[in-house]
Amino acid sequence: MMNVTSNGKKMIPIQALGNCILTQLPADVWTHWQVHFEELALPEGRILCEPGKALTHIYFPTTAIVSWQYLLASGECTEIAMVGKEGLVGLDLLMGAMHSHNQALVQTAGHCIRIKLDVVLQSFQQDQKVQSLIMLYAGALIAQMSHGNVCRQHHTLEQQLSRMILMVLDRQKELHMHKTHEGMAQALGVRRESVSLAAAKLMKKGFISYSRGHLEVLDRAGLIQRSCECYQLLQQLRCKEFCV
Amino acid sequence: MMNVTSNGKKMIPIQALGNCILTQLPADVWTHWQVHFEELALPEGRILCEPGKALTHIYFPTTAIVSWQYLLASGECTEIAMVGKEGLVGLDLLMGAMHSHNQALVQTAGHCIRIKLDVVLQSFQQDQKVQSLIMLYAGALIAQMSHGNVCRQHHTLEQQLSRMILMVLDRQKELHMHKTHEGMAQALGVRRESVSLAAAKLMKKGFISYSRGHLEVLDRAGLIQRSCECYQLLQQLRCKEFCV
DNA sequence: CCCCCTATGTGCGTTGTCGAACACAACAAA
DNA sequence: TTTGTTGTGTTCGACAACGCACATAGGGGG
Repeated sequence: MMNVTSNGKKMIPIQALGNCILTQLPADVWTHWQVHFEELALPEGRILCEPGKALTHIYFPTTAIVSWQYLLASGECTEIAMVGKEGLVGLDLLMGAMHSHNQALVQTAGHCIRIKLDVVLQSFQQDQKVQSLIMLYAGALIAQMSHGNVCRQHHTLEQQLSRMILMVLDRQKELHMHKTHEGMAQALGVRRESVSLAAAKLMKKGFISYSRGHLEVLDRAGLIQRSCECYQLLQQLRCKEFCV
Repeated sequence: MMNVTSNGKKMIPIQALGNCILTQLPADVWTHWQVHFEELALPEGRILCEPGKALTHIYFPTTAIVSWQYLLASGECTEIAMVGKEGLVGLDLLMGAMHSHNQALVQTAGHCIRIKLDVVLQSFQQDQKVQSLIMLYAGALIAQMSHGNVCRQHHTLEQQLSRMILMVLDRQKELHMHKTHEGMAQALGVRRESVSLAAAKLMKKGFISYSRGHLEVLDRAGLIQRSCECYQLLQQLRCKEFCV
């Protein structure tokens, strides 16, 4: 539909993108933004944004998955939200913050489209549809964070781990992922040993297989059943409102 | 400035309100909204919004403090955010959600102004200044929720309790509050006994005095020092961006 | 005054995570 | 092959919060 080449500038077909916000843009905004698209490969571990600094671009993950995490003074760390193709990185700047308090870290390598902040900001302030798209996402992000709160407090680490794995799965095509216990522990804000223990339980139940950073999901339905109410609520919300 | 009476309708002076969002409204929006103002007394324990239902009004607390909390299927409960004069209740609806997933419960009795949802929604969608005001608040709410996550995970109950008391203090004039251990436990999502224990520690240190639901802060500075980095960060943010 | 209800303090065994130490296995480079 | 690094499993004592039971204490109404 949109994949015509014009003025020698390579155009990206709307379907090929995969980012749910971009694909839902009104046609005029799409053409306006498309000129500013920069497709970027994000390696695992890349830091998009450091606390105290401001992004110059808004990032729209297509296949990459980004973790939004807070770093404590003591060096500890907690994942606050996970952003994949359903969202964008840099929401706080759109909301009017001068800089971010958190760190945006690439959790799973992949691609994204980035666009200069002022381009997005201008459309966001002027276009009703863009506004409501992004606002809807902000609402979903708030829901995700709420459930993060609830989950941390009332659910076991095994459930939290299940939830996290499922959330990664929802944001990619593959059933496997590269993630060490150490990495997961950091995201969940717990010790590596605790994750090893929880992962061992999931393995014993046959939901996942695991070896040296290579995690494979064997029984997604089982994982869902083992995880807490939080995942299903978030999943419902995400599907209903974003992924068309 | 605005406290002139016109057409026999009682006007509320802008200074008397106290709600930070309302007081920062542009003059034309203010006059537009003012006709729709309903001043409301909120008794402690009143539920403004039940999960699954939608508010018909947006609530702007002036002296009341409202807790936004999630109820689990098991009956447990966790406070996700605290809303006082710096904010509003019903943000999720402004963001485009059809209904709320959480409960809004009056934590401290007081007053608020409420305005019909569609009035606010219309201004929000059309007026740039209203938009950025509310968005800024949304950003602060997100920050509050992030820190909720972090705090729950890495800080002791004593620190969390200190933070909570300080946050209530920031949203009212008095140094005392009516709150039982049971009530605080519910907000923090822990057992009553754990709160009793933590409160006893704070009492022993002379930061607060406590007796049968009547809590008095004796040493605010001490509390701040005893609480975690979370409070100070949130406090900075709130002051810098909202309370003029 | 007594009684009842609400709010708080205390004790006990249990669970989950922490913190630290250590052994082992897989893999890569020399 | 040897060696070093990285990732995982396991153990132990410590501690915080849980769940439950029960004791106590203030305060209002009869």
